[in-house]
Amino acid sequence: MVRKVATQVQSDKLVSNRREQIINAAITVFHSRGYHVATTSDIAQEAGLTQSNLYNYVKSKQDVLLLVCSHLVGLYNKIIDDIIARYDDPHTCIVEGLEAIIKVMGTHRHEVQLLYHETHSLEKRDRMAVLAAISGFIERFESLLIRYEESNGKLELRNTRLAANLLTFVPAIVALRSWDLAPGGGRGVSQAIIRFILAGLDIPYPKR
Amino acid sequence: MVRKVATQVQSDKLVSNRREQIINAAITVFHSRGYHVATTSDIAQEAGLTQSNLYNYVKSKQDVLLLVCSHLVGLYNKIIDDIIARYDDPHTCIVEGLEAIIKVMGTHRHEVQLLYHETHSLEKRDRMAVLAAISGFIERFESLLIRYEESNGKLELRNTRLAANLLTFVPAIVALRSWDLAPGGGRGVSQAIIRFILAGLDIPYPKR
Amino acid sequence: MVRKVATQVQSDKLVSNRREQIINAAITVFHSRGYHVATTSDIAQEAGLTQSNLYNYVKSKQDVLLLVCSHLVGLYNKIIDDIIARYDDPHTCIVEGLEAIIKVMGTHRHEVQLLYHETHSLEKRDRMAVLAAISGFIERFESLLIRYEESNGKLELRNTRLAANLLTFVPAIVALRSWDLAPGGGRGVSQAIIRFILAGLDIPYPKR
Amino acid sequence: MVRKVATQVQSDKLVSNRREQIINAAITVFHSRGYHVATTSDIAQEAGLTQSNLYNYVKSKQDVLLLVCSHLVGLYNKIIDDIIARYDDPHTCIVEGLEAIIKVMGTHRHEVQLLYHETHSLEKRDRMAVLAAISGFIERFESLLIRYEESNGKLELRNTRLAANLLTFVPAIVALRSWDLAPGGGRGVSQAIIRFILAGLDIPYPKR
DNA sequence: AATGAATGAGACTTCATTCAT
DNA sequence: CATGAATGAAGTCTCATTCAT
Repeated sequence: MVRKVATQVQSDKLVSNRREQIINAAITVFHSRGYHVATTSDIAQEAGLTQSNLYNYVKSKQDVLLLVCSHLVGLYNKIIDDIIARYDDPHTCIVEGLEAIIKVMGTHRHEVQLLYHETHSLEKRDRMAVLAAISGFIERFESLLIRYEESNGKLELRNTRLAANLLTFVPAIVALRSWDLAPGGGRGVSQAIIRFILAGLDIPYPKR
Repeated sequence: MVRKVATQVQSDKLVSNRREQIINAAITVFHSRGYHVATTSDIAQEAGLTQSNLYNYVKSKQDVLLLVCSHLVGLYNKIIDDIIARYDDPHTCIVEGLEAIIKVMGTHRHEVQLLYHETHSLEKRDRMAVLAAISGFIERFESLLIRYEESNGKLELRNTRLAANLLTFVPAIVALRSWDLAPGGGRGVSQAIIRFILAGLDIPYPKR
Repeated sequence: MVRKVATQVQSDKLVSNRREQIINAAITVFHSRGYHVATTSDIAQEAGLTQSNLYNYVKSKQDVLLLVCSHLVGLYNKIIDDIIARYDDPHTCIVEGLEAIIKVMGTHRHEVQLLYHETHSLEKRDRMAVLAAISGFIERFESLLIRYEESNGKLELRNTRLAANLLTFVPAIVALRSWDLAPGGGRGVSQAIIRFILAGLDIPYPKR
Repeated sequence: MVRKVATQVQSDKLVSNRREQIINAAITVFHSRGYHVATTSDIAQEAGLTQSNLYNYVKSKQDVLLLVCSHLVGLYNKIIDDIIARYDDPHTCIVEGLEAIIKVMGTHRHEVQLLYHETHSLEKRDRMAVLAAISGFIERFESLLIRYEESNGKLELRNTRLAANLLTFVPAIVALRSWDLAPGGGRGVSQAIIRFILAGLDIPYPKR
């Protein structure tokens, strides 16, 4: 967890419940108005709290953004961790991971956009921390690529860090170009993107 | 041009000179502080104008952002247009285009980040207009792909719109992941990305 | 007692114990932060209570200030009363009284400063009550002066009220100019001030 | 001048005019409500400005208090400087100085109270600066006492710093005890206080 | 065309105080 | 009695924008 956000409230249960409300509310209002235009009042109202009560769970408006960003990054990391835990074979992990990530990029496209748009509204320390968490996400894929190379020989693209970046960046197209692509993407698009990435990295596409 | 930004000033020459100053100044301050945090005072000062004089060349702060965004999109469109004008062969255009775009994503990464971060700070009408211009950029590549298919047979990836999106989106990795990749990228990275994209689309990589 | 400060609590013993805590705590925090800047939370914390429990012993933040002010004035009145009770001779009372008062102005200079700085933060009614108590203090000295005149003839300074005011005001220099004088004052300063006051009023300085 | 208070406005003339309005307004509202209770809106309104325009002449509410405090201290210093410039004889300066100071303590008693009540609301740096200016005031009297000693022999009270403090502190009784003394004081009171101080220091009272 | 000053609206944050447990 | 959480009201300061010169 990126940084402990301070609170006045003692009950951990209450804090985590309220923060869940707050995060969801903030996602909604930040998506529709943007971080800077959204007011703490908007957030509180959407969360069903008083504006002043909001401040019992958070020290500042920026804390809300940090909460949102680390929540989101956490989600994505969890997805890939679950897959790594489930499958042994790195090739399977990569393919399943891509599929899951692309799916989430479609269903959570607002949140992903948020992350791309507003991370830079965090103050330096917090922004760095969020980027570090994203780095962790990239590294998970890099490890998979390295394990893949161990059994299948070196990749054409020798720079595994770059390969991992491509692997994790390309799926974002679903969220960041949703205005030009069909919004949901559709299964076809998803498969086509996986095929594109694997072909780009010279990794075989699984027959099913 | 996306939308005519109104002005009080008569002399067209003066207007376009001043706006050039303003755009450059705004790029600088929007990059370092972000659109919402930057003040009109900051922009004017950086441009060497008074805050009030700024308003002779622009009706609102948002106008400045619009000016910046359409200026930037215009740049990118010009790059590809120049290449299309220079080469006949669509394959060459695609390869040269990719190379040029990736290069500009590296050298202009701040501006590209700006475009990704702040486009959504525009009001709907203006945002749509900017997206339409970006659409034009994507379409230029789509046309090249279609022309390429005409002489080389259908692509594996049948959805040319999606292919064009991938073609134009992947290079942005240089700007949007510059915090994790080597900042400049370096020639190796650039070539690797081109190779990745072409392989992904099953387009042969030229021997040189 | 200046005004009865209401309480919810039944047990008188508890009330007076807690109020003692509160007064001492308030003196500390009012001195370091000032009445308006100090929060009820600060006071409660310093007193070892919860913020909300504080309100069982006091109806408002102002009540705390009133408690403090009247406590302090009470202290000073008690000092002079004790001396009057101990000595018969008014001249002795005046000299001993001055000595005691000057001493307390040195040791309690923070509290005296508090009284001078924050009395006007009380609402009119309460402020008047505190001033009335201070008036009582002045009157004690005036009575001594009148009794002194009865046996020693009229003072040069005929206006005994003014004389009593000077008698009680000058010692405050120890607290209010402690930033320019040696903080404690030292015995020499104390004696010099007594000598100054007595000479000013044409009252002989006792040989010891 | 204690510290330069920053301003956005360029014209020096305008700045000093507006600040005069602001200082006078602030004296009024700080006297009636106290520094912390008074709002910047109150001050601006009393000064005939918009609240926001106030901030063109001052960076913060505290700046207003600083402006007020240093203005007042400046006034008092000017009074004694004028007298020193007018008379050669230190005895005359002391007597005339006392008279003038006592007079101003009566007519400006609200301002003097302000100085005593609110100086401690300044942040440390500014408070120190104001105290230093008051120190200068005390020193002017100390110099006079030293010059007086040169021609008339040592004072009974050898500590001239303490003597100067008494000389400058006792007159404040007119302002700080105005609630118990006749508000104006009246000529009799003024003369009696001078007589008291001089007798206390063993300096002859001039016959007129 | 340019400038300096003015303005109105609003946002964040803090706190004294209350209430339910 | 005590506590933890909630609330409503304000206040300072900032800024985009306009106006008079």
